[in-house]
Amino acid sequence: MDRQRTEKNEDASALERPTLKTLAFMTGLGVTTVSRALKDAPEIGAETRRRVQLVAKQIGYRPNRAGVRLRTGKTNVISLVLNTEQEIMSFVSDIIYGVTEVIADTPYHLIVTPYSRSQDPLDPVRYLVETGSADGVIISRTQPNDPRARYMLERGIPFATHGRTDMGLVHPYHDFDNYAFADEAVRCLAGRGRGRLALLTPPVGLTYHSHTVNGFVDALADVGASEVPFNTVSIDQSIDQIRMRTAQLMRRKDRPDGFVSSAAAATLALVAGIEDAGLKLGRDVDIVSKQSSDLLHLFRPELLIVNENFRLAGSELARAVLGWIGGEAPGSLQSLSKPGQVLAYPRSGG
Amino acid sequence: MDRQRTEKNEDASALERPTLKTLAFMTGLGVTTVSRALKDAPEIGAETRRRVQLVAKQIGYRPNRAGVRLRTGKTNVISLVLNTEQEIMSFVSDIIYGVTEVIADTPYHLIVTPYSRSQDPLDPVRYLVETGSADGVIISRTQPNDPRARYMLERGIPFATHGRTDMGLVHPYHDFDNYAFADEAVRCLAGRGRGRLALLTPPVGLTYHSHTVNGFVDALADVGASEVPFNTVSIDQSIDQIRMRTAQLMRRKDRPDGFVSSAAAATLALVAGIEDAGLKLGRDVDIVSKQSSDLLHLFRPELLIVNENFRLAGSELARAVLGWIGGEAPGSLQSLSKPGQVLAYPRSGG
DNA sequence: CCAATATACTGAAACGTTACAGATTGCCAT
DNA sequence: ATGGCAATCTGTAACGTTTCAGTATATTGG
Repeated sequence: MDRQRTEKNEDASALERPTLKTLAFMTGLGVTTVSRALKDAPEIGAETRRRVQLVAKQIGYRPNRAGVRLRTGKTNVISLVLNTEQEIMSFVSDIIYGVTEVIADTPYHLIVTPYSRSQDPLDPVRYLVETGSADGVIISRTQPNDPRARYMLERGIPFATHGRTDMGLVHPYHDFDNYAFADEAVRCLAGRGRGRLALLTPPVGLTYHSHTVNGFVDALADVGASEVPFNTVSIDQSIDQIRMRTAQLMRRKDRPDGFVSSAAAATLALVAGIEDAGLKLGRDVDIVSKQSSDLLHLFRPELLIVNENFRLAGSELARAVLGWIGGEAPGSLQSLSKPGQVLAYPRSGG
Repeated sequence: MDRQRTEKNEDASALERPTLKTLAFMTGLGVTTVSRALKDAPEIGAETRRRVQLVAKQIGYRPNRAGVRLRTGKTNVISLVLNTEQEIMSFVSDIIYGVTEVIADTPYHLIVTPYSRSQDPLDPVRYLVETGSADGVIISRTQPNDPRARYMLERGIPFATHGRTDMGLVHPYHDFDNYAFADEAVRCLAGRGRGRLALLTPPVGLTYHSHTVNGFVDALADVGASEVPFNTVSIDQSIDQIRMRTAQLMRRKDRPDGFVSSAAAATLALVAGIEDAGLKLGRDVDIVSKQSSDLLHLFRPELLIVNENFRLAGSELARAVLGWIGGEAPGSLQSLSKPGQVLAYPRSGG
């Protein structure tokens, strides 16, 4: 009588997307009860709960994300923040797949938030936090003193970094052990009689730059090899830059007889530069290179290879962020991935 | 008196995120007026409009996405649907960057919706449409008769396909002219005296498979070259598969003296297989390969290369989807990217 | 001076959800 | 019978936005 009984769900129930109201009408319960029944609240009778959940499944009820988000502030979104110019190619696809693998059977969506070289890396993070666009954030290109990590810690938004920081602050991360990588690489080269080694470093300023450099120089000292400085380039440079600098270096008589390279694409340039100088890989010089996709051995079988799994990184980072959101201690959500053995392909004697 | 005057925005205005209510309080106007002033509605006085917009900018007002989405149904989300196993690596990163480039100064966010080999490709699309999770969708791995395109057309949700369909239905797409690519490739090989050609095809079933094959066979007929069947593999196969099959093929005496390859990674395998068989690139056989990242010439300078720009594809697809959302005619949002010239690196005489 | 009309603004309702503060029922101890 | 209490359910309000149906004020025409 008092309430007008043309409530839209009575007739069009099959056409419109079902809401809690639809379920309430169908079960004869109140909207509140339905809501609580669906999330297994304790004060709902066991049979009612089962009944509601059955009907919900039958008609394919899916909570409206906007409704939940507006009411609770929970976005059910994880954001992956990427540099659109300097990120390694395979890194992007693999890490995305790693992340999606983990969030696949959760209500989470993955959004990609880009920033360009010219921008302050803090910009996208600030945007995400200020607009409340994500429940958790994943960042890469982590620096020892990382303003983004500091900012998010201050604001209390869960995040995980690809690479560690060094600020005395605790937060989730996943990292590849680049110290161990460089160490192993040097020992491998030394084992092949190489004694004058150069390092093609990660981008200066990122944490894993110093990890790699430290592993390199420590191992050099330990095996009694010497370093040939190669500081004018890093894997962030263009292929042409690296190639040119390498060729320059290799034409000097104090040239290295071994390289450690931190990225596959840079290794292509390295090899090109070496060959530009008329030298031959495997004879005049050996290279140990990291790679993330399994293609480098096709390029030159003489290359010595260590694999870094970015898909795993993506999964670990996603797990870490979800863990933090779920209330786990940030300190318990840190993982370090150890490099495997250096792989030599034809196993030909040096 | 009647209304309790502790409205939260009066005191904490600087702390909480500003809403229309905050703006209304600050300007002394009603919420409705503020809302309309911000979107340049005609019935708002010019001065009021300016005043509201000024205050909004000053305090950094950003509309609450959940509020808008709940009220209007507009998500301001574009979804990129990707196969997590078969997508080309550089495709993923480049297309994402292309998309983000276009949506950067719009309110749109990009979400990545994955599906795996085992899943029906329609699943993720159905999910997006049923849950209303995106205003527009971008799909790849397009088929001549594509159920996803058909489904989205039925449901009236804007989308764009990477690659064309062939269903007599009109929708936005971006495609690379693979017919022209194969045609050019064949002519280039013929120009180098190669007369027995094999094609490493795109995945069977995708539209660009037949485009490529057609371009290939038409050009073969035209230049009077013959085809060496190589149907047991496609670029979707594993590197090892392709390498093995290629080696098998190249050990036969009716082996090809030229290849056209539809993807860079596959080309690496192709070359490896050729060399496994003891043959030499440039001498015994030439290869024209597509690539999307600029690295193939470092691999073997003898490779003949045609570039396909996935970043451009991403931008075009994003533009197309946004255009459709914005009311433009789907038929006007189709673009075809022509291959550039075949690039030969050292320009050494064959 | 009145009515009609244009201009500039406003409150209430609704989108779908959850939290809060009840309301109803049955049961038990007193 | 009565009060107390647990178990189970419910209505209302609120999140921030836009739309609808107005209201107030000034302006115009007669």
